[in-house]
Amino acid sequence: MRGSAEGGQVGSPQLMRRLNTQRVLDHVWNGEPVTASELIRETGLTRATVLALCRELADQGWLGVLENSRRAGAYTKGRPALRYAFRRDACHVIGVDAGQHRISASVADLGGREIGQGERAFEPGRFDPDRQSGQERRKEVLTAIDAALDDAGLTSGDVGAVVLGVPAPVDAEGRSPVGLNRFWGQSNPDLVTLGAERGWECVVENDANLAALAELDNGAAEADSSFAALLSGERFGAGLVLRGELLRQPRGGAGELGMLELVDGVESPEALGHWARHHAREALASGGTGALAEYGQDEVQAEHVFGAARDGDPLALDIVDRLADRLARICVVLAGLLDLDRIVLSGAVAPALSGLVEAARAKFAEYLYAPWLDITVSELGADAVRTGAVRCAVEQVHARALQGDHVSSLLARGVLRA
Amino acid sequence: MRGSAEGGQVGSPQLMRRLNTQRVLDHVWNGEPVTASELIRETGLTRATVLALCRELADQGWLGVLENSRRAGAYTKGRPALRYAFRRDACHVIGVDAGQHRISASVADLGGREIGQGERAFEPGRFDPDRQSGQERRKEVLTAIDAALDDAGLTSGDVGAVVLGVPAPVDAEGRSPVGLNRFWGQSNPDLVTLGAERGWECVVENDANLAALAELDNGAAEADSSFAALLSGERFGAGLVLRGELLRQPRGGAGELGMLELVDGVESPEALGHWARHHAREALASGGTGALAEYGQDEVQAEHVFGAARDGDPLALDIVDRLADRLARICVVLAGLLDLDRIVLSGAVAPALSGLVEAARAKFAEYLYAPWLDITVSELGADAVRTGAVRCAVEQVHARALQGDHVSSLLARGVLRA
DNA sequence: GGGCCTAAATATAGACGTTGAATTAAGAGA
DNA sequence: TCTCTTAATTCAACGTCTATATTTAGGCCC
Repeated sequence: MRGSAEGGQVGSPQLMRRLNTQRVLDHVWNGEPVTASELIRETGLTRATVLALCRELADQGWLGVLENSRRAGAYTKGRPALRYAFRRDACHVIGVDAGQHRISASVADLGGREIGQGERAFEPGRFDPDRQSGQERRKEVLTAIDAALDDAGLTSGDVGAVVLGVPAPVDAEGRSPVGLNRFWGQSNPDLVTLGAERGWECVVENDANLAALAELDNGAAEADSSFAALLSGERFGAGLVLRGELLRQPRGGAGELGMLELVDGVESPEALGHWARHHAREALASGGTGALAEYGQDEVQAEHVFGAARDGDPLALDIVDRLADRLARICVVLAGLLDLDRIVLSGAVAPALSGLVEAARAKFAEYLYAPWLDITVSELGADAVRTGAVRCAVEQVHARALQGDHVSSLLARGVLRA
Repeated sequence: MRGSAEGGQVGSPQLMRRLNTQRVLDHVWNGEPVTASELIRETGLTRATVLALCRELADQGWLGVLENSRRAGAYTKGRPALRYAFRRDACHVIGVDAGQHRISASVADLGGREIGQGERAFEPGRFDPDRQSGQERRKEVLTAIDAALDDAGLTSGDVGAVVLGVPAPVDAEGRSPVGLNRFWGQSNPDLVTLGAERGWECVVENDANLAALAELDNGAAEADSSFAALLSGERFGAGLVLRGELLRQPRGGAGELGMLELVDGVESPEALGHWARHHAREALASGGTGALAEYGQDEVQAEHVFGAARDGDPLALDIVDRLADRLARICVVLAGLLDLDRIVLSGAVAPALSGLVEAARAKFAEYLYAPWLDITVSELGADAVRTGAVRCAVEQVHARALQGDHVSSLLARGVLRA
């Protein structure tokens, strides 16, 4: 009965082994192929140990062994080293941006490379949450996922984890509050239970949080730095990354911006699109002229404003200036309180906003002394949330990689710390 | 040369041993005496192992062995168990609240029990930072510390760690920005270097952060919960505890409230005392009457306002109401953005503010739906910062307890994670 | 093609800490 | 004094890592 029962072994050499396995896995995870010598250098372990660990990970399917050693360029003397490569295709993940007007799903490998897409879009323009029941929405999400799987040529069984991003706060159990805001419950009709139907590990997460994860992965910010991903959809939402770690609160309310109602010159958590439209209509109603007048007071949209501003239309420029002030004030609140290094403006409209951000930077400096703060536009455009969902799903797989191993249960029991 | 060089041993059984030692130490740290059986239950280790670890910790001086086993009450059959008790007197720490008007130092044991005090106070009323040079201030701090040591009957050599709380942001190196705010540089004239003169481990920390640590230790909040300690001195400062951990940013700006200038109905980071005075003088200047009029427009102080409000004076009550609104708005910003469980109002005046907080609670509910939020007054009164400094110093000792051991260097090298 | 060189992989012995079971110890009650 | 119960101690077995010695794999040179 020695070394078998899974309750025991708390402090035994076996545990050491698992810790080292995890360490090596972490090192190679989604990295370039490595030789044992490199791992020896990085982990401080002995050659014999490292090789044993690599063999173990290879047996488990996480590592592939590349016999063709002696990488190009590296000068070569002595016996060529084996090279171990992380197997990005060990399993696949699904990331979904389940927005209000559009659900887009993608299948990706463990390196985050998309290999399949699926999409469901609803009528553009105004969205009436009451027109879509929870059941319908769940079906739409599944349809998008299935389309993505189909596109990738994979099946349910290849899926290691699913992450769904929704425009609502999400608590630790994956649920969103109902009743407070009719959009919230509608956005997340118990989507966590959706994975169970297919036997998937399923996580629901707030969209701004996922956008933040995407930026984190994108290397926009240095490790250990702090930033906010400000997602400008219908309403603003922020994903807060503090010291390299996404802040997730049990109730899911971190980064909610309802409090902007109390901020001078901001007045509401409505996002840039809303205000661009609002200011344009207001201006046209009171006799404003210029490029925007072409669209008519009731038809003018946010994109028209940003387009006209790029072309130098004075009215549009004035509106952009007012939006920049709003944005700057939001940045002051976030960066001032949390001492951020960076604020990334994200969302579908983001790519069109470089001028706005530039103006916001200047205004920010008037309100707060924080010359280190970088206000930038996300490079990810409309894909930010989905990209973040994929990254989050990969993390899920990573975290569970050695599950069934003993460490995991020890971590769960708090025997080991983090 | 086996098992000796300190570079090696990365993944060996020796490391396992150190991890387990740390685990047992964490369990007993500042807790009640325990028997080996209890540790066996809590750690999952074997009796033989636990006893070996306890013996080791006892040899190192962290644990004392209480032969008088068979604790009162516990019914007793069989051989009485040895009991091991954490030695709170293994060494002592110094916590200092280096405020603008008052420097108070205390010597405490590792249980946080104060056993010596020292204090330096400057003229009450207006404080002119230019009147005190950095050198003078350093001397004052040392004087307070020496007085506390003297009071405790201890000497320099008994000191395991020193923590100094200052009313200024403090960066990772213990320094405060100079130039931006004349009070900041003045409050922290390179106090980190002060420990070196006496051979002490010395840490400088922001006062609100220390107040937050004090609340954390005080058990006011459950482990893993999130709260802000709102320190109301000359200006507001907040210590942010997120998921049970104090947020410390490299530049030290977390919890700085300069951004309150942009919050509607708050307008500045000046704290309650300032505004109480301000409103009272304003009211008296425009002919206000009542209890406050006795003091005269130029003499009336914040305490007068709070006192009069307790006695039901209408003018004072009106002022308190306005302060409560301000406080409520600040709470909305903090709790709304970070999804806090609790906000603790701290500082010397806090004990007098229970009425104000009650009013603030009601107003808060008008601004934000967050019925779970607890707005309370600290029980620690004027001692919060010093208490937090002591706690922080104890943590320093705890973190370094097994230093010289191999784990520490491994943690430093990133071989182990947190 | 055979020797030489280098660096990687493998094999083997040694050390250490943990487990788990057997043994001894310390009190309380009959 | 004997028995009962629970703790502490002892010891062999085991697993993992380290450290050293040995083998292997490929260039390079003659």
